[in-house]
Parts: sequence; C-alpha cells; structure tokens
Amino acid sequence: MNRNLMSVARKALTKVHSPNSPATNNKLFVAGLSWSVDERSLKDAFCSFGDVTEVRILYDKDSGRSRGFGFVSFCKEDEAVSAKDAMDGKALLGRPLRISYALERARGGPVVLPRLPNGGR
DNA sequence: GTTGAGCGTT
Repeated sequence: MNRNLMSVARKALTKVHSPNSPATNNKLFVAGLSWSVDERSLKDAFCSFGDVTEVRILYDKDSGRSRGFGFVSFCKEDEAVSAKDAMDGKALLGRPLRISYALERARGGPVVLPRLPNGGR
C-alpha cells in the first residue's frame, strides 16, 4: 500500500518541468539596456552570477549606438537561470532590464553564398 | 542633447 503513497509522493516531489518547454539555455537575451551600455558593463554585471563565456551587444551601424539589447552566454544553464532570475526586472544604468532566453541563431553573416562548382568559367 | 519593443554581427 505504501507503493501508492510512494508513487504519489514521488510525483509531488518530481520536478514538474515541462519536457517540451526547453525555455532555458546558457544563452541569455538581455533587452531594455540603456543605449550607453557596453559589453564590458554587461559582463561585469552578469559575471558575478556565473562564468560568462560570451557577451554580445547589438549595435546600429547607422547611428553607431547600441540597439538596446544584447546576448549573454554562461558556462552553465544554472548560472544563466540564476542571472536571469536575479537581473530580470532589475535596472542597469537607470533603465529596467528585460532578460529572456536567447533563440538559436545562425552566425557568420546576413548571407553566405557557396562557390559554384563551375569555377566561374 | 531626442526615442524604447525586441532575438544576432555593429
């Protein structure tokens, strides 16, 4: 009879983490940043929560200023979650931060064309 | 000297 209670108890203790909700990665999408924030300040603000392996802020090539959002990668997801849980909703340089998990994005450039087997001849 | 939702190469 204890088996049933065990099953129920174990179920209650089991983490109800949705298997189809991988809304967690070691990459964090940080938005709401001030237009004066740079990667160094962002890393310095997040490196205290874990080991930051990558920090990327998006800039505008027309105005030369930051787009107001960037990406922060951690060595472990646990650190990223802690950082998000700790810095999400907080404020940096006078502006509130909006942190979310980054989506996978191909890197390299806006477009890449493979060389044709024709050799250009 | 400005503005403020977002998911990627300035």
